[in-house]
Amino acid sequence: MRLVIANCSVDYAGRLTAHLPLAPRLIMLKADGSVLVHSDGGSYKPLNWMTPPAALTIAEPSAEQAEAGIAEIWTVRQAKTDDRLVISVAEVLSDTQHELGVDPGLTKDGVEAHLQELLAEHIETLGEGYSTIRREYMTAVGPVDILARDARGAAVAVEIKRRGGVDGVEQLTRYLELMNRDPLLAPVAGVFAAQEIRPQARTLAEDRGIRCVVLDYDELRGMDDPESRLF
Amino acid sequence: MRLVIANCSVDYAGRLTAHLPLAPRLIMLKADGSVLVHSDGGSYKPLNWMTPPAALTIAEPSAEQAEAGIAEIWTVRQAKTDDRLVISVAEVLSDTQHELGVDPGLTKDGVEAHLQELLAEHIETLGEGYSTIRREYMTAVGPVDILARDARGAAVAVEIKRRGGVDGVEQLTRYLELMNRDPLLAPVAGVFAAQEIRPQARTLAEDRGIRCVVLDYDELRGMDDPESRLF
DNA sequence: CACTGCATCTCGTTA
DNA sequence: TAACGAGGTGCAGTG
Repeated sequence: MRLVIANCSVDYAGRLTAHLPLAPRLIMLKADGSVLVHSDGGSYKPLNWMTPPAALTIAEPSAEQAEAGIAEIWTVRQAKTDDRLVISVAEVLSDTQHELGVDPGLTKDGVEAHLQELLAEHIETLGEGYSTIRREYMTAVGPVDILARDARGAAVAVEIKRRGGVDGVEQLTRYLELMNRDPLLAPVAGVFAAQEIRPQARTLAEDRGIRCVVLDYDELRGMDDPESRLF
Repeated sequence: MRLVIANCSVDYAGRLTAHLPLAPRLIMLKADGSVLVHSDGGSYKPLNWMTPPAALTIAEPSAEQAEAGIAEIWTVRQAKTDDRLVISVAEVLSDTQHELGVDPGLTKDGVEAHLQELLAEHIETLGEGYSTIRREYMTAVGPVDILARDARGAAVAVEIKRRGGVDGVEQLTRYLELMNRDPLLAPVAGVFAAQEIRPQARTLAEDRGIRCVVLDYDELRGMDDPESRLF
């Protein structure tokens, strides 16, 4: 990894065009050819960047550019899409190189998959007498998160989201529409389960006869493992 | 901005938990308190990060951690959400500080807004005799990208996307449903226009009587300016 | 302030 | 490989 602190201006041309005026910034050049231009604020998204695979070429500035104080023109080309990032370097303030090697990678725990697993195991959270038929029940328009049965044996399709928005309701609606055409399953009720349900989504769901359930992740995890780990 | 190259392991606890085993990485500490942990590959997303506002505290390792070769424990706390990032530093390979100042910021040009502008100007692309009524036509459920009229004077709602997926079709469907209840507008036809339309989206749209149109950005731009700029 | 919709989204999984 | 959905999404615009 090469880290350059430089006074530079940047132009990107690809899916859009973008321009950054002359200012001091960090230019990060990674081993796979990707380039990130960061300022000293904002969150993780760079001001400008190039995705790998990419290649850097360095050229002399034109007379006019040299006049304006530009010392070098760095052009980063995307190998496949021909997008390009042009960095006009006025002054290099620091330039260092470090060997990091390949990263062993990230292990995650949590999120929707875990919520789904927990709810499937404790489906009675939705009501007395509920039972799970199966997770990821396939339909022609995609997998239903959980297919369950209520106390009377009727089918219930459950869509799980961390944050429940209108698109989640639309998704469940598509599943229900299709499943209710199947005489072996119909009638299928719908449950929209999320850690947080937005007002518009709730309104839309209830208007369509879909029940909304707010999930408590910690509570579900507690049921799973009474000795819930504290951080 | 402080740049640290260190052999470290990282743990994040917040909306999920994640762990990175010991390896050399770049730790970027920005002026607003945000922290990014990057490896030497991948695109712009860090392996782990903390969004601003955040604060860093440094602590001594426990006896057990010291035994394992950890020299310092860096804890980054999010001010609002209480999420935390714990960086266990084994060895600092480089540690530099740079004053960058506030960035003048990015100017963008292109994307969906430009597509919308171009199509509104050349709405006859959709068919002989079409005319634009207005862009960003407001409805109770959001703005319709373009409201137009066909050759016979009937209303047409156009939804524009760069890449057309099912959610774009759902969005247009919601608009159409509402607009068709308005006796002054009804009947309103739908057009789903995108640079690229995905198969599932096309199927869904056509099933609902929505016409799909693939837009050629360069061609539209060419109509706008015959001397299309080359980069 | 919360909500919505776009993104040079990125990133994983699956058909 | 392409397509699809989720994201610790980030981010700008709007009511």
